[in-house]
Amino acid sequence: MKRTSRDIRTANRYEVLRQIIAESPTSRQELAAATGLSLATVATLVGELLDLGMLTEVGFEDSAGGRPRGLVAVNASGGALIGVDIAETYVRVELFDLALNVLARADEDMRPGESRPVQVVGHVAAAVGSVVAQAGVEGARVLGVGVSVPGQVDRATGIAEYAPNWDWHDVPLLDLLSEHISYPLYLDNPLRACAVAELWFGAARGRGDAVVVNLGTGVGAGLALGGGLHRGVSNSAGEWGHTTLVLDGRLCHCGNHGCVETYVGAPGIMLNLRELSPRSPLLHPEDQTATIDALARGVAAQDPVAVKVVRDTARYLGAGIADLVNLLNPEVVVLSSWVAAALGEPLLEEVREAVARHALRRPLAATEIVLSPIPTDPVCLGAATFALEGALSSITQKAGQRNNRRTWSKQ
Amino acid sequence: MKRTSRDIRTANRYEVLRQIIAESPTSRQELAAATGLSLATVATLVGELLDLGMLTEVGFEDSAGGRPRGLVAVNASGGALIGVDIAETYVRVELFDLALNVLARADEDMRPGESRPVQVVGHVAAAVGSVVAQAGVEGARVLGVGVSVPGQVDRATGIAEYAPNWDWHDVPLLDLLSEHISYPLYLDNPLRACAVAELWFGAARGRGDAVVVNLGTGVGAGLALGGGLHRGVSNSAGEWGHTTLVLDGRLCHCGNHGCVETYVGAPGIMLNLRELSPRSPLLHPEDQTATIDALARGVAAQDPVAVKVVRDTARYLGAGIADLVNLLNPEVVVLSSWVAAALGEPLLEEVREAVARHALRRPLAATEIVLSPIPTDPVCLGAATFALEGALSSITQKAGQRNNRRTWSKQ
DNA sequence: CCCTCTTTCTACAACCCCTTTCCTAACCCC
DNA sequence: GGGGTTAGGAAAGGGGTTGTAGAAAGAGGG
Repeated sequence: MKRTSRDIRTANRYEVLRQIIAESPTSRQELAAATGLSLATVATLVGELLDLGMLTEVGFEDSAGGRPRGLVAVNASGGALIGVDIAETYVRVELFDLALNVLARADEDMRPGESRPVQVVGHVAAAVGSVVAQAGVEGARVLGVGVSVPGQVDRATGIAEYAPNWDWHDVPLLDLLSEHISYPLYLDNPLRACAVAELWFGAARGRGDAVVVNLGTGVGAGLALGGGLHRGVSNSAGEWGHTTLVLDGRLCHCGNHGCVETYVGAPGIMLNLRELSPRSPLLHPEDQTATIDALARGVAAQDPVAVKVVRDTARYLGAGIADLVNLLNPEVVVLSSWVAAALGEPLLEEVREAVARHALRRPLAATEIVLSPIPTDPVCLGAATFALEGALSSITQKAGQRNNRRTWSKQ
Repeated sequence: MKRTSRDIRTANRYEVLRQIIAESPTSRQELAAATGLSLATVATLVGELLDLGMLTEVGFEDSAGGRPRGLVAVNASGGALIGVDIAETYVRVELFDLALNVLARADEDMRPGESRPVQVVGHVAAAVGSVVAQAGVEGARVLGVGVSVPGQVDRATGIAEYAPNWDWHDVPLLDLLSEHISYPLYLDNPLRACAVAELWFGAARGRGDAVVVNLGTGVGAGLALGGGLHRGVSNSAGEWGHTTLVLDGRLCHCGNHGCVETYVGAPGIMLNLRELSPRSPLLHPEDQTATIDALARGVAAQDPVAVKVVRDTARYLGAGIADLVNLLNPEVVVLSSWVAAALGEPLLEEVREAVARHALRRPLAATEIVLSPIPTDPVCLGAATFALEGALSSITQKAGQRNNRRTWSKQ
């Protein structure tokens, strides 16, 4: 709400680092052109990041007559970021270098009984310890740990106010975690993690308004409006999954009828399949992943049942996405999460057609619908991105003496 | 997208003037407390506005021992703003003083045939001339004219890209108008006009995220997110009226089925009534306004049919608004426009209940649903507000010599 | 009536941010 | 090695906000 000139600096820092990560190595000139900032500003920001060890100078561009451009790149080993994805049945932790490559990964399965906060915290602490050990980085290099937990969180206090799967109410998760983990911690939910991942590294990069549609067991939408996340007043914006798609439709676990999630979430898709063909061999009653994968293979093999199920699902999804397009008029809609990844292009095609049938012409013409280009787990990546943002925004203009960069500047 | 320190200044200027208009007269101290700005900043901003003649010093507060606080108030006669509401069947123009009181009004009816751009422009020019003459203000005092036209507009170029009622495509409305009107012109659509009116003078004032639901013949939502309007990439965000509420439901003139508008727009409400009681005396088949008014009177008289129709309508409306609450998690939802004004409290009550049934508990708890507190035509007011914003953002630090304010400062 | 106390408000300096401008550095080519 | 050309650093400048010292303006007591 309250904007200060420092926010401008932070936003520019984000912008520059984003660009460098996307295109590394690159020159200051290119950065200035890409970000629209002046050369001087880019130079100071780059200098700052060089001093912090987040960038390195990696040589010079060939020149055709003038002084060659110095090239900078992310100093991958200049720090590490950890992303934690707490889900209903597992905890996944990934450790990234500064170029956001995965250096180590640890998965911990959680049995249905193990949902008490201390147990979950234990799993997280163990996995975090494991990735740090695996990657062999010194603790000092870990810039922060981003934690994604389902449900509603209060980022300021670090409290998980409500988690739908387990019966969590106002769990002070950050406090509990900080007893085991000494790195800076950042808490948010998977919806926003995916959105921020797209914003930095995915299809929403450089776009003003984007909607990241999350298709998993649950369904939601991350709203990236005006270049930043829209959180809403109590940080619970994006609950698109519980938007009414069919009045008096299928019963949802949230208590309502006809929620989007009941038609296009993984269990909803399974129900679509069962309604169409109750004894289909594609159906693995107890296994969402297997069913979705079977569907994907079925579509590839032109199995008529699979094709029809995907088409039906896309029809629902298209109607829901059309609502988002009409309401928010975004530049891009990104389909993310494992169901979208599994069903891929065939789903995308059908969704595009369905959206085109439902959305108004003008907003539709301005928005593009794409699959997420992020190859790894977007939640871990997004969580790590929160840590990166945190590290970047806590930089405080430390009396700008530029370190001994000059000593080895020419190789 | 690109933020500069000047934007901060402009935003602060808005904030301060908003506060003064809301509470006039007031002191610099109160302003600083209310806006969170430092005293120094408030003082310079107030000084600026005093120099421009938009404020006046109006005396002093009684003090209990110290120097008394100087009081400032809007200088109502320091300028005039004009708001133009172009609708399907009429053009309404209002002239406001700087305290946003209506000084003059002109209505022009347009017959169905008269929808060519030049004809509409003629009506607008005539009405603008009329209000200026009525109010007897000198032309120099008119700070700007805001124009609201239905459909999609491009504010930068001043082109009405598409108006659904008439067959307008890419009409250079601003250029046409500027041939008749020499004041600064600002173009946008009624949805955003209502939203900005609520943001400055209504229920959204001081709120971070608000949704202004417009219930008229057409239906839409103005999105005030993060303290400013969300426009979307092609300035067409807010088309909530064509969001799907009932899959395969009523046919909408947009070509789809089951749009929100077909259930809660005035024609939709008439249909709700007709379906319930085809020969109801409440129904005036050719007159929306009369029917809605009859319904309102019916509810007041506890007519069971009227009550039922309002309840049914509220049920649809509640489901639609619940979607907005879940998706955007706003601080407040404002019901605006003539249908909301006519049905008033009874509708509000039913809507609140219906939303509570559909929305998720957490976002619901954080949002308030209210009727618009704006007593006059919100579209004209909002259009005038665009002109006010325009005037405020074009202020440019003119070598700060403070004028002869001192000469009469103490009465 | 004058002095002191209190509070407001202005002017000014300090600071942060971005940009423009100037100038040196670094390379190619001749 | 010198001229042409481009990169990048340093300084100056403009826009903003804020803290602070001191003038301004009143209340109240002696």
